[in-house]
Amino acid sequence: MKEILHQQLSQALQTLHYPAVEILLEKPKVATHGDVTTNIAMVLAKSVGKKPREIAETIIQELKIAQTIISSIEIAGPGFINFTFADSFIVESSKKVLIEGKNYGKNSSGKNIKVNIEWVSANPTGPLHSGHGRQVILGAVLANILEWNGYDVTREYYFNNAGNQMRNLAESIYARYCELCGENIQFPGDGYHGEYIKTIAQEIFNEKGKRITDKNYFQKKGEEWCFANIKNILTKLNVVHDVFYNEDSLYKNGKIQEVIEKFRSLDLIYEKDGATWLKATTLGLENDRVIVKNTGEPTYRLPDIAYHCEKFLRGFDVMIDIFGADHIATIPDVLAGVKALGYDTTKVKVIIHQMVSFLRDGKQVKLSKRSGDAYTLDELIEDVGKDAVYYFFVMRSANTHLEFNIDLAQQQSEQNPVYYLQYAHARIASILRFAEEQNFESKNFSAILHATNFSRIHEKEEIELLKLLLDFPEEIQKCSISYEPHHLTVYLREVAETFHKFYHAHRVLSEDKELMKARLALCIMAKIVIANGCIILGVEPKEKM
RNA sequence: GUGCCUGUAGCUCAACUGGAUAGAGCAACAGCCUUCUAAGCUGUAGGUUAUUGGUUCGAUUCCAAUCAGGCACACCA
Repeated sequence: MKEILHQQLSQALQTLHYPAVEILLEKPKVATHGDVTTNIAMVLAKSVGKKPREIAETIIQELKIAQTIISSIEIAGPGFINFTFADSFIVESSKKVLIEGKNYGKNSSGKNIKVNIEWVSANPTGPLHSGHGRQVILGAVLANILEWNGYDVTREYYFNNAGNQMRNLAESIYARYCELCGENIQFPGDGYHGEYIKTIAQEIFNEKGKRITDKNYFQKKGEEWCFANIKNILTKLNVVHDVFYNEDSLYKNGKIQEVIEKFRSLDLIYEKDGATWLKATTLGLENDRVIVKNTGEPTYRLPDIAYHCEKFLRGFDVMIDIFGADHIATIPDVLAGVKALGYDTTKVKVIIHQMVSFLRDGKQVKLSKRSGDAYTLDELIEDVGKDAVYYFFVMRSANTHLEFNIDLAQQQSEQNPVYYLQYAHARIASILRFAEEQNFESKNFSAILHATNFSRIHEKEEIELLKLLLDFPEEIQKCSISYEPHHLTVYLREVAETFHKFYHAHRVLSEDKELMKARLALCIMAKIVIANGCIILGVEPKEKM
């Protein structure tokens, strides 16, 4: 819809011999400022040497746009040019919602761009805790959004099932197992204290009795149990990864060694105290870093660097990593290493979300992993349901500290923002059920399109709703450009609100069948947008509440 | 001490990346159900955007300093 304006404005700049500045068309915050606004007159003021309002005047003179498209053009404030679309143009444009239906909102801004999104990536040493939820949801929704923008998305989970942490897991399970066997052995100092360790030990004990001493067996069992647990939770949340990338494969196919050799040839490593160091300081960082310990084992940095190089070699144009703020320190080293190896790290987009605190009965829930009484993600889903988990985790920008109010999420009441959205959808569904009883079509969109006299739509509340529905594709694009899914929740809340307002102002079912059909079409369009939005957000669009 | 994030209404947060009168939800107060779902709608009240400077036509947004909170500063990931 904006294309016409864009083209006309740049044409005007040309004929007026103004410099070709970038033309920004924005939606004003206040409705009385029209549907679209541009600030070019103010931008031009300095270089042209005239007052913004005068410039705006000259530009407007040059515009040739039919009254049937733009009903009014105004100069306002310091020099904004405000455009208002003609109602008939809005109504006409809105037909595309019905035409595209389930696909309405999709766009091709990411066409032919391969993006890899890597997230969750928890090692199989225990269940996901509730704090993990933010990352799980953020990544899942972002991946959906990218897909709706036409990106070729690969969802990836990177894990490590070797090394210290896994040994620790094995030792912890072994200690619990020994307890079950009646032996008293010292529980490892940095062991995992969670109840699940006892569960795993019990399972092994039940199955095998007292005979096991092979630590590898405990590690294998522990890994299996933890991974099954993690995957089970992800399944509950409908999170599906295309690739599970095992860090170990980087050793097997020699990629780790390759990276070391390359660093060596670039004179970026040295030996000290029996360890191998990366000269991070020559790459502009604070300190040099160990990449191979004196035990011969690499630190996380080396495989991480190799892994990112691998992603480049696999041909991704954009690589997204999602981390919690507690992992922030690991990023600069890894990226510096990857860059030193000749890769364009601007293609790596690291999203860091701040920590989450949970509120129950007005008090903070403790998340201590060590004490073993961690509040797991599974328990959170149990407490508030999948829909609320999705909505609450995604409704805030990633870089604010999130307060998750369990009491609120649990409430089946008007206070809960998830229900507001679902209620609007259910309400529409209810209207459509009534209409169906009277033999009105509500499923076959193209039939509706042909049978509807759209010119019957002209009330203020109807036009307002349509305008908002027409913003949907742009909202989705906005979310992907900024990698910020929370904009979508703000938008959808507004759609629901605008629908409720329409609902209260006008009856849909009526004796005037033509009007009724037109309003049913409007309802269906609103339903399409809310449903599509809900699907992206992982929230179920309910037919009944 | 250093790095990153944050500070906006009583509470939880937006503000389209520099635009016009800073907006929502919850909580508070006052209204609206013999008609399609009141999990809704309408209205009232609530602000020196932590503080102080700077940049410019214009700052919640950018820069600097200060104050406050969170996270991280390993041969753990």
